[in-house]
Amino acid sequence: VMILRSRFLDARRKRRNFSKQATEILNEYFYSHLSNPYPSEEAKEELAKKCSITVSQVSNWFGNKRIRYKKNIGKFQEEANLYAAKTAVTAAHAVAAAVQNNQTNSP
Amino acid sequence: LSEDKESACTSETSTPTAQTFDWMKVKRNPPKTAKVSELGLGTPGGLRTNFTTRQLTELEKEFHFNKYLSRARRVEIAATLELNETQVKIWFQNRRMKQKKREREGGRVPPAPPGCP
DNA sequence: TGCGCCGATCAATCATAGTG
DNA sequence: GCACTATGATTGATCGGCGC
Repeated sequence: VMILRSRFLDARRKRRNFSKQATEILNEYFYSHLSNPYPSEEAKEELAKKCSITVSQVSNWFGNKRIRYKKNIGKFQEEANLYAAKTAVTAAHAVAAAVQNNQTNSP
Repeated sequence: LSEDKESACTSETSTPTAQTFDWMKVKRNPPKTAKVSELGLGTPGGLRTNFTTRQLTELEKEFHFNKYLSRARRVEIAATLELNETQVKIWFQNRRMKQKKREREGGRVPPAPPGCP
């Protein structure tokens, strides 16, 4: 019975955590699409390229992230706010730029 | 041009982020794994069955012989390994997907890394 | 109307990496 | 060094869609 475990002492072994920036990119996508964190195949490929990981790893990451997030939303609240603020800044820049552009183009 | 219209529980009073979308509520029905003897015997429904080494070995062996199973073969294997026909069917489906996945993006990256402990 | 398959996902678990 | 947590991968099984 216990021997059954040793059966699969295969791949799961040598596991490497993704780079800090890769995780940053994945989290940014996740929290900026929190209403529907299901990247399309194309989006996954793009994320995979940016993170230097495989598409499967991107899928695994989102799968684990979604399950663990909903399992304990509270535990991720801090992280959620962090990335929400980050994307908010980006949005703010866009708005600011729009305003600037609007002011210079208003008769 | 597709937009997601997920429902959100806007109970926000001070926190902008704290919505509960539909995907967070998704719940899967528990496995209905009965067993060879449809009467309450063997696998207690609602549990993820753990295949034994013998079962996996036989399934793997059969897979290398045939990627797809005929109804007759499925019945034989299920009986031999004491599994449901459904479990055997699902195992083959998952196995095919696993195979595809390996062929797809598992085609390289086996070089010997320079770093050596 | 039902069945098998595909593709994606879920959910529980394993084994390891990271943190204190 | 070791207990505990964070995290990537694996996998039996489910869900929705498609074709026959």
